[in-house]
Amino acid sequence: MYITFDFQSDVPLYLQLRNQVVIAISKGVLKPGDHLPTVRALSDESGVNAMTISKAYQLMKQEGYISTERRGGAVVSAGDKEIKVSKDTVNRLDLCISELRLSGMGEEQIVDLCRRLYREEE
Amino acid sequence: MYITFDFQSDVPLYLQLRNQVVIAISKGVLKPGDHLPTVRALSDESGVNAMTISKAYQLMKQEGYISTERRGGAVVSAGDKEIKVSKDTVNRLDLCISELRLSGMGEEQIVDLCRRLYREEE
DNA sequence: TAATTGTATTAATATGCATAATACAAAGAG
DNA sequence: CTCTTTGTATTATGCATATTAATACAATTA
Repeated sequence: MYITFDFQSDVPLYLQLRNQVVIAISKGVLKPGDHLPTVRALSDESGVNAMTISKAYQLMKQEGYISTERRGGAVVSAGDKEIKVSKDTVNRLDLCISELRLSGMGEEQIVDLCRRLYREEE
Repeated sequence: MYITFDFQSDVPLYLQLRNQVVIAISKGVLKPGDHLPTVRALSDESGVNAMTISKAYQLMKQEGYISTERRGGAVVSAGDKEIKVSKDTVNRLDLCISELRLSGMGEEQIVDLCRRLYREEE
């Protein structure tokens, strides 16, 4: 599991981390039971402050993606726990599809792209 | 064309405006040649500062979605001008699909949702 | 017992968003 | 031509959030 940070991005570092983990879990790169890097290890390795890493872990924990235990580190949760579909996610999906459509992509092209993203690639 | 602002949202006001316009164009609510509200009118009506409205207009102009002319106001551009597909859009799409997948939605459910969003509804 | 884990605390800094009050150039209306 | 409307530029200020920093703590495991 490789984490990369873009310090030029307008996306906050803690969200960059959270988003990469979510995608990795969805694509099977991270499986239930897998351990995430420790807060301090990832901080040292990336140069990002430990509290920023911790903030991402707390967010993912609250969202149900991972669980953290004393001394146990952060562990990817089993997929059985139902995670709520936020209306915000659908709104963001709507925006992405609108942008792709206005860029000239047709319905089937977009559907194909979505299928590829769902299955794993890219 | 109704614009609504959520002052509690973490999405900046100028981006809220931009996103709503992009979606409206994609869904045909706004058509090429249509006029957007004037900066001052939308500012007065919504309570959002005029410079914030202007910032959204400048962004949409730069992205190619609208054009602004002196005295002419803001006009929705024709769809012929090719708008670049940013890699950022695909990344955000990837994140949305991953979130939906982890919430329990299957491939076909997601594809159906995407088709509906593409065609207009919601 | 000693070390490692996520986390809490407090403080400081930086960046971006938003507002406010004005002013200007261009272009259409009369 | 004159006046009004349009988007835009300018400058300043306030505010929220992100990030860093330096410690410290509780729980758990080796």
